[in-house]
Amino acid sequence: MKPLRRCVIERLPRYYHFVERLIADEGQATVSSSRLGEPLGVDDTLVRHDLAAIGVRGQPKVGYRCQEILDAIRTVLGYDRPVPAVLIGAGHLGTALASYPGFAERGLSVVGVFDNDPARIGQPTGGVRVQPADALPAVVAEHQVRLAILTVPASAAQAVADQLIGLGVDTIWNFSPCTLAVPERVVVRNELLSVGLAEVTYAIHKRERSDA
Amino acid sequence: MKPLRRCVIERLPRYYHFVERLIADEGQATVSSSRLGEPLGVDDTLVRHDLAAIGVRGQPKVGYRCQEILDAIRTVLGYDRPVPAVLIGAGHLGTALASYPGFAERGLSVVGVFDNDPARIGQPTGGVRVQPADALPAVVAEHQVRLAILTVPASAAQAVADQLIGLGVDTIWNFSPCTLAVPERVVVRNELLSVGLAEVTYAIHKRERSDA
DNA sequence: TAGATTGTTAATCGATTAACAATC
DNA sequence: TAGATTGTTAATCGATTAACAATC
Repeated sequence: MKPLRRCVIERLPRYYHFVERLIADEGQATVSSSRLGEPLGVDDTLVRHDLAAIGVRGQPKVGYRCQEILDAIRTVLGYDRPVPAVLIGAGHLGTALASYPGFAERGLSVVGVFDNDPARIGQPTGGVRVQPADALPAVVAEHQVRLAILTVPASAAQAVADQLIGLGVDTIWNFSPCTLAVPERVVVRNELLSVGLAEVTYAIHKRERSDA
Repeated sequence: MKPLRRCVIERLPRYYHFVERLIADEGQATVSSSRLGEPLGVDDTLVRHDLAAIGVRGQPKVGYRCQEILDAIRTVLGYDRPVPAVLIGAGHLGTALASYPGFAERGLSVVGVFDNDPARIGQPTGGVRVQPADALPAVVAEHQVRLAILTVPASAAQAVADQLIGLGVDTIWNFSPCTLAVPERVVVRNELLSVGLAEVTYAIHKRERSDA
């Protein structure tokens, strides 16, 4: 299968979500492309394109088998091949992420949570205890960790990222409000709250203007 | 000014971020389009298009004035016209959001935090105390709240959304892992962790395959 | 069968990039 | 002046949607 485009990858977890609930709540065994696209606001043709891209085929007049969709997405996104990750920063956000059950269901295994605040060290977070930063190298080496989740203050993010990259981490999921400078081989995904905030507030201001 | 496209709106906060730091860290008064695009990974031409769209003009051979960029983005995104918002769900994620200083700086004013867990009621979170859900209608009415931030469990999200919409809320920033059914006039932005997760794990699996 | 729905190619749309003149 | 950089139109690219034949 050729590599999937980014936009397709972003829709797959949402299809997965919806189909999971369709099975659980309504006991549906099949779903049509239009039904599947509706909650995401996407055209039925686009759904068919996406499903074709991950090798799921439907049946005219019937639709797509729910279980087949789930299995294909699981395989494509690697939900069944756990990826070990370390989480740096055990504040509220880090704790929320470490406790999120969706991670384990989707193949992410948080093997260590780290923080430098003595008050937080030893606290249980999502199944593991918070460790001091100097325990990081051993954990990364032991589990051959490539992925780090960054929930530290912006002021610390670059230094932590540099350390992680030095230890062999090559993928960073960054929740700190800052843009990291990294070598080209390192993949960074930034989750910037201010981006979502911009969208919702712009939407409000725009309607205020048109109301007036 | 004509409405901005969504993709532009998503880049503006990131430009803002970068220019803020440029002033603070390096004391730069001007910045070129190529310099501004680099940390975001966007072409210099695209930066010029974006800045033109928000009415910022540069000077050949010199660049754009940093302060002018900040002012224009502030105005366009409404950072200086505070939007009142309620936050529902005072778990770790809700607490993290309520305490995020970036909200106030960007025109979001959290006027109430709500939760149904008696253990959480009365706790201070980001400057305000957690209130029980039955206090919600009065707060929404008093501040004429249009925006709600949802950090409740997925199982409660739809019911809470319905209640909010009934109270006059027409914009929902949804952090619950579920797709909400809402009337057409209501704007919803979903922040789904599983979308970001899909991207990072797919990136890892893809490189694993090419390594092998 | 008739009708619903898939599968796929072609057309459209929108966003990004290229090209290049204008300008300081 | 020469060179760097903007501003803007045109070209390209990629994603979405339309059209429609295939199929159960």
